[in-house]
Amino acid sequence: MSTETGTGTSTAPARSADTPFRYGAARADEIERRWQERWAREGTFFAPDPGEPGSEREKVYLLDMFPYPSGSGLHVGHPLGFIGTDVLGRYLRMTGYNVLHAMGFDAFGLPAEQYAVQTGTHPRATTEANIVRYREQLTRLGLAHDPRRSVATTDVDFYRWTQWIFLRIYESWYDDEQRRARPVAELEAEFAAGTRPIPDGRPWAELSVLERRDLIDSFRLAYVSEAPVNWCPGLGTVLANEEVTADGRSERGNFPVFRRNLKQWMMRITAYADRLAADLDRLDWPDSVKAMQRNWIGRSEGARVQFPVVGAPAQIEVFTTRPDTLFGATYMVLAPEHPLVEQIVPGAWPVDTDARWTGGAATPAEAVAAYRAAAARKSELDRQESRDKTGVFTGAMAVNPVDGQAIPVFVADYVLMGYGTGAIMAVPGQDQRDWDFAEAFGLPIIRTVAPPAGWQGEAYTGEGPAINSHNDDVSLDGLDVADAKRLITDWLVGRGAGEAVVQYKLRDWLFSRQRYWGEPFPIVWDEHGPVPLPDDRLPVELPDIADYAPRTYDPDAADTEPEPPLSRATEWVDVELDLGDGPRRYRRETNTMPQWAGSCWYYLRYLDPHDEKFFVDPEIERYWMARDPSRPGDPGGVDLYVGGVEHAVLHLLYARFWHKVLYDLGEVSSEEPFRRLFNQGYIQAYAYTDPRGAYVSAEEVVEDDTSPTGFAWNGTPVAREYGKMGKSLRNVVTPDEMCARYGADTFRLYEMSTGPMEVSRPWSTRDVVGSQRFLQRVWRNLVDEATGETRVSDAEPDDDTLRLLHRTIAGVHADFRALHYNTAAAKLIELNNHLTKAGVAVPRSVAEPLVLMLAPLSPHIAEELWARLGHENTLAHGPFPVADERWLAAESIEYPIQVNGKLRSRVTVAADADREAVQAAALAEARIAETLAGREPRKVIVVPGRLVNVVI
RNA sequence: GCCGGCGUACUCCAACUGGCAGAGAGGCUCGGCUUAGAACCGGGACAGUGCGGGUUCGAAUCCCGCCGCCGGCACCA
Repeated sequence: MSTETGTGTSTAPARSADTPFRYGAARADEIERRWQERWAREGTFFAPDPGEPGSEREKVYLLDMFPYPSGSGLHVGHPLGFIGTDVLGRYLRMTGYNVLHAMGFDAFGLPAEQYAVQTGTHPRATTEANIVRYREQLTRLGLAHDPRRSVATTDVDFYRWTQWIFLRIYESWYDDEQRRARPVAELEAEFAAGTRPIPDGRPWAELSVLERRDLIDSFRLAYVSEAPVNWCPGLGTVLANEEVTADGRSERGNFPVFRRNLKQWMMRITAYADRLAADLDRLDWPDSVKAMQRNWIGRSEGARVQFPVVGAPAQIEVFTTRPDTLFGATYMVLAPEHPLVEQIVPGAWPVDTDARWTGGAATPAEAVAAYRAAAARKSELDRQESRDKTGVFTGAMAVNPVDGQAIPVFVADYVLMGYGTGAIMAVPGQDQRDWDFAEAFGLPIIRTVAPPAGWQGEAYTGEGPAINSHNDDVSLDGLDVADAKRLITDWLVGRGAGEAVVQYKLRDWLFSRQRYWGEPFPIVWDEHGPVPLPDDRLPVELPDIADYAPRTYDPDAADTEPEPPLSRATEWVDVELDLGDGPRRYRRETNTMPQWAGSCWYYLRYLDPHDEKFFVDPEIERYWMARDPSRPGDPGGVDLYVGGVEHAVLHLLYARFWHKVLYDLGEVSSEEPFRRLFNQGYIQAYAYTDPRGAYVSAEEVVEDDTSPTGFAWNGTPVAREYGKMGKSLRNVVTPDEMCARYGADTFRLYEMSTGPMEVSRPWSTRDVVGSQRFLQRVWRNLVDEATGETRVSDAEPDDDTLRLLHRTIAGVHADFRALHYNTAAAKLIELNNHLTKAGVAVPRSVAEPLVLMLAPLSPHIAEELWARLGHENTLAHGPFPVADERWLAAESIEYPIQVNGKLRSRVTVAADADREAVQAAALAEARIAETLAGREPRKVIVVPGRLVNVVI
């Protein structure tokens, strides 16, 4: 490889005979590859761990949401965030920080498996090929990652520790009193010692071995349960709530999802609902993401109230946020799946039962059975689509505890088993859903909050004084909603009929999938239930099997059963193991973990990627992640996490949950994984369709005034739409193309300069040339295009140049820190334009800071120019210019002069002039004096350094 | 329906705690040079901040009411 410093000769093909040393794509390519090789060779971006030289510097841990290595490679939208973190990391490294920045791959998951099924290759082969391709693409961009720390979730050495963490969660329970997770061994010890009562009241010693096991299992944070889950026949797997869209379809593939009772692995994330919600206040995250998480966790305060059932030894417990409306409860509703339904249904309809209530059935049992069957057949989608109120009377009556009234109990699917207690008291006067149901079934409506005068609506949910709300003992009448809630709750508590509670919408996390390409569980089954494998049996490797395709079904076949591909690996599944009580036969767990598992902790593995003793060494974790005692309430964690907003509730909630468990167990020192989160915008693109609606190649579309749409493709008018970049939309632009046409430095600079990081914006290939021109001008200012000689002068820059230089330095520092790369780039362009216009050789004392400031954005050309300026070492570790205060203050200031807020004139005054002097100068200025014509202004406002406003 | 966010030249975007609406890029246009018809050099034009009020000496910025767009949640009791 030819090295080219000083007056070296070019190997790059030149466009022009006159300017063989011009900066262009070919030269950029040569420079970039050479420097990338050198960085790799010298380990320039290795981040020292505690104890290693360099670790005494202040540390910064920057993190990107690691990509899923898809088969189609990167398009120009993907690296936006990666480049953004890289710019910050390079800037911080140059200013003296120990920066940790690494990149890994989230490589388990559905698409690899689906692609593998289509092509007949093993998912591991396609995944590894994709990772190689991604690494090439990312390396080409000159990202300053520590290459030693790259991990993929599919590496056996990585998922071994994913399994290890699973076991820690499995071996834990949540102590509600101490509000933290603890090992189940401690729970068992408390039961055995009698310091913690056993739910059924018996002493521990009287429990059989299996009873003890069931009891402990019921406390675990990872547990198996038979519960309603989201079954997606089209994908052949069950899904977490977070993976199902609002309209009851799978986020991936858009297949219908059905609620089915299935035995699956769950994680008790609900135990952490309060901490997950409360600790959001301690995070430096975008408000929108915090709002989404709060919304998902769904904390609401209210009361639980018991309603005794007439003639049955049962109570219906409801949750309500409006206990103040209890006097208006005129009926009750149980969810169709509610277990109490069977117990309360009487043998026959009460006399005079309204015909509308029976569903035409002869007995309540028949009516309920028919209704339940119909409800079970409905997909989530059907249930969402029709909001008409349906239901049947159970034949049972319940007693309203506040007034002793017997009210009818219905079953209706507008009440969901998964929220609250699965039962409600219905208050049509103050709830529109109940109002609709009451209208449909002819039920009474009592208002207990007075609506405002002239109220035309139906249910009134707003504020107002309570009415119709008293019994012999207590009266809410006249109280506002908040006071009424307090009073009636106290009254219920006093009567033992209710209690104040906090309710969450969040449900436990469904953690198993019927997939091949995921982490196997470190669990085997004996004839009784699950048995954890000891740590020294890890990793449980994914076996190679011939047929790894998931068993999928007709998307609407709700009654099908999930079938994990691993269940076909019979030799792997049936094992004989000695787990401490002699060799026994076991059956391995054949489900695999969801894709989210690896991403719940990968950021910890970057810290200590090759450790065989720890998932992360505690000392290393403390160095990079610990809480900052100088910041009150700081939870610790990654210093900056950058990624798209699409993971607001999925990955970001799951990772917080795992991290908190690890914190409770003493495995990490930080309470949160990501102390600061930043959502970068998306790069979007135009797509074009021809009159038949088919997408045409966006690159070949031209603006055309003769086309009714303004755009044409091969002479055909095409319609433009704006959105994502995608293969099927035929508008993909790849970083590879951009690097080939302009170079990585130009591409990076373009992406950073079109707008602030958080803003989504359209991709525009033709604009990229602007960034190329700037780099070309910088190059031309420092390198003779004809001879290749570096040309800077040793002359002192003039004062104007020095002022601009130092203003630029100060501004660029602030911009980089604030992630305002677009304005940093603008300031550098401005400085360079100034140097160009000066028309003289650039003074070295200006050229060097310019090159250094450019380095975070366009590192290769900066390194090259730095070397050509005579420096042997990389600029990756600085120096970075520091602004000189003396040159930040202007000598004189031009004050705009406003008259009554309108700009009328200007006056130039010495920078150190005081307020009076500025005022005097302004009033003496010719146009202002003329306007005043001898009158005294009513008022003169002088804003030092800003402007003068004369009020007449 | 509820909760977020955003509206500035033709386009993408600047404007610190209210203080000269314009930093930067593209496009357009004129000229130079010319091998430059998306990579050359130099010059130029183009808006008054979605709409209507209010506060203020002064509002893109703060407040109120609309309009439009984007995102999230949604039979959650």
